[in-house]
Amino acid sequence: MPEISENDQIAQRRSKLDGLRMNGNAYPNDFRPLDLAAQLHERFSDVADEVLEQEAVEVVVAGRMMSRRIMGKASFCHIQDRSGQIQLFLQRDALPEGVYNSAFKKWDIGDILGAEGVLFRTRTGELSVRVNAVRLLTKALRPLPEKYHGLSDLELRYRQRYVDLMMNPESRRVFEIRASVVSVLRQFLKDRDFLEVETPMMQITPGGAVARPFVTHHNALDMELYLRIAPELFLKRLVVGGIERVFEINRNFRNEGVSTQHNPEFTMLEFYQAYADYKDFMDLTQDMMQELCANVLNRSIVEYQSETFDFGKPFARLTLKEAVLKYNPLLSENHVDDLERLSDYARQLDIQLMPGYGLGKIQTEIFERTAEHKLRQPTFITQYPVEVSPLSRKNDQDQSVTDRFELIIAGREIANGFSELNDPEDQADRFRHQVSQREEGDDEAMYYDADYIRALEYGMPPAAGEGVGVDRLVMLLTDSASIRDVLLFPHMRPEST
RNA sequence: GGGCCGUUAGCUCAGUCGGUAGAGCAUCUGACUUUUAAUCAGGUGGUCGCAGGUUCGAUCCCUGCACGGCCCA
Repeated sequence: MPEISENDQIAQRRSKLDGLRMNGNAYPNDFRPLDLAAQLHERFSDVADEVLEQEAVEVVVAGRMMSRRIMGKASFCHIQDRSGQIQLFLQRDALPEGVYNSAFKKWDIGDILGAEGVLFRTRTGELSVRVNAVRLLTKALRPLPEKYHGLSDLELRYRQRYVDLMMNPESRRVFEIRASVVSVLRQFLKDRDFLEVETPMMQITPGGAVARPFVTHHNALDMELYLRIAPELFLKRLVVGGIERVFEINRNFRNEGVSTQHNPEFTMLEFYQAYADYKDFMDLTQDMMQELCANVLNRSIVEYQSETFDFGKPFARLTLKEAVLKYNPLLSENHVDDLERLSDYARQLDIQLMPGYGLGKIQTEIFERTAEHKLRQPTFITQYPVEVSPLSRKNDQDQSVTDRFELIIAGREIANGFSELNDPEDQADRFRHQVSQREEGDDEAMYYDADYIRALEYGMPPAAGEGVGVDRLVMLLTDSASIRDVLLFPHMRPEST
């Protein structure tokens, strides 16, 4: 990558750095702060001024200087540590000879300082540190964005997340919530005796989802490898192996477009439980969502992009066909099961029908086009057609649909679960059908995974499985409009310099 | 992939109906020992995204490209 151009402000700071280098180590690492800004505010905000004076609480803090007000022989500045900000008050005559004029006043906003002093409250009532010793710990060569508007350019916030995190506490908050979402999910499953595992991200046969994979090459073995599109087939091999309850939270990679809903790499939770079916998992999913809300937000109402979602009430449930009928009043029940008539209807909706499309695929296309985005409150859609569910168990009453559900919130798929197909011969047939789809040009269709079939032939206990899109969940819980807002380093095209 | 919009100082933004560009913050110099978007006085800072075209002259008009945003597929 080429070097990034510099301006006069950087040049000035660089020459200050030269001066620091001549006076010793410019990047020391021997300062150990003992106090955090937020803890000081928490402990002392209610302490009366006189008590504060009397107790003379000594503190040692460190952080990045975010703002500074110099008033002759005294100055105020705010430093920011991982917990928040605290104000420092520095007086020339309270510091060792020369520190104020020859050091502090030459430092810049953005520099990282360590300071010692005594807590007090200013005339305007702000808890502050009266500093009696201060050091520069790290020189910042680049100036910080403007103090009032901060960094608001979305492109810069994504590309230079480090600056975004310094300047926008709400951005940091999103990633704190993200961490707690992952941790609550993990604990929820551990509490129910699920074992956390890691399965291959580099796979010889990509499988477990309908998507295009990324291809890479192993030099020593001289072979193509695929980045995984899902861990599903490996997790079910583990169920065969006797890990009756298993889960993984990790990255998947799909070679698709980039949008506010899609990033090439994203995080999925997948979990599998033997002796359970998709109905058990709908109940479990509802509990999981409610526990997430309660633990992460401390309430059951989620505000998302000016909409309000109630996670406290039982989630609605309807079949895919019911949803199609509900949102397409022109369709009657016989209509929906009539390939000819439904194809005509789909064409009216501008849906491009490919040669291999059967009734189930067309129903699903119509659902996605007309119904999905209208489902706002948490809703389970069930009974997906076999045709679009190559890994799901067929329904006992209706062999054309599967025991599968998707959880839709705010018009978006959040989770996808089903009773697992554990009949190896049925699975082999489904793989063969996928392969023929692939031969007809569907490059998202699955490959035949012979080892997976062999695993099923040893016998997989009846089981349910589910995948949860962690990024989308975090978007919901942090009121983020774009997936990029919940990824620390979202995929971006290279900067043109 | 298509449509619309954007790209001007480190940051946030004006602006030029075509005549070599401005503000606030930041920065530099000076004043100021309880400020907090500190204040006051003065100064520095620009390949106006990139490349072509039209023109006496383009940051502005036209074309292409790059990157980004929003909407649609």
